Amino acid sequence: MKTIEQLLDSKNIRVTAMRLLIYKFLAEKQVAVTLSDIENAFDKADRTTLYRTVKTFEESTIVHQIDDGTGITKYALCEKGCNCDIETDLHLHFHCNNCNETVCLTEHKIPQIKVPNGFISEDINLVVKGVCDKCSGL
Amino acid sequence: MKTIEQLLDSKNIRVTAMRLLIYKFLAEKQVAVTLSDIENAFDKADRTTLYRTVKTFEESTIVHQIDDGTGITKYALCEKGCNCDIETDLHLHFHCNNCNETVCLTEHKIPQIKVPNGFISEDINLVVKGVCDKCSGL
DNA sequence: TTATAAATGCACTTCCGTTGCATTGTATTT
DNA sequence: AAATACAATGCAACGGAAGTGCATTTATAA
Repeated sequence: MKTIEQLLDSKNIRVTAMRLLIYKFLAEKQVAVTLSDIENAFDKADRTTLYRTVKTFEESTIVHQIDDGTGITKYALCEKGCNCDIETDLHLHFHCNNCNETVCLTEHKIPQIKVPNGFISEDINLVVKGVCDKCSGL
Repeated sequence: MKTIEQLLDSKNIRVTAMRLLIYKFLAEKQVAVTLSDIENAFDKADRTTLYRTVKTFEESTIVHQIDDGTGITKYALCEKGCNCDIETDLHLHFHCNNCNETVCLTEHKIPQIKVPNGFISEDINLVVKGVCDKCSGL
């Protein structure tokens, strides 16, 4: 089990108090969060710092960006089974129209998508919208 | 073959010069357009008018909105084979990372996506990113 | 033709993402 | 340990896009 410090170190990211806090916050969350979510969790910190921290994490594939169609970029930790740096590892995201939360369904791989001749597929973004398990009551 | 006037009439949308122009503009385009694209095409018209016109078209399922991950909302006519009002009719969109254009691949239906128990799927947004046929040269 | 309601245009606001720059903090070298 | 170099942080501001309120114009109906 790696400590957060060791993880950041292995990615050549300087360990700071702020970054540890943000990482822990992301780790606690089970859903993808917006920059505003992080902002609200850390009143003292500046928006820019949070923004740049997340971007740093993103570049080092510690978090991945999610575009769930709400128009607001969300972020989630690349945890167990999510190797964002590997192109073929694509999982889908589920956006709940009720609670407005977006979760990563890492265990659900995206099926092969065929595109017409001449088109080259490099990346796939798949967002399923509906009602999540917590809201459906099923 | 319906005229545009007849189409708008059938959807209970008042026929105006502006709306006819915008419809024709969308019909000519083979790719999804942003509001700015429309804005640039009609210098005289106000952004708000264009915005509201597109929204009106959207509500009446004359155009459909596309979120291709660029962060900017795009719109495209619901033409032949695209029945946006029917939930099951979901086609995929292709976004070219080279020319930045987004096209509707209406003939390519989205495969059945399985979601975990408790989750209810209502809508699916699938965007494939890569290189389009015009840019690939294949 | 007049009354009614919708469409348009203008101004403005809000929100998110992003950048520049000064300042603080961390690490490294002597 | 002090000095240096560089990265991280905080503050301010910008820009683009979406959206709203209100006055005015235009179209439909009585």
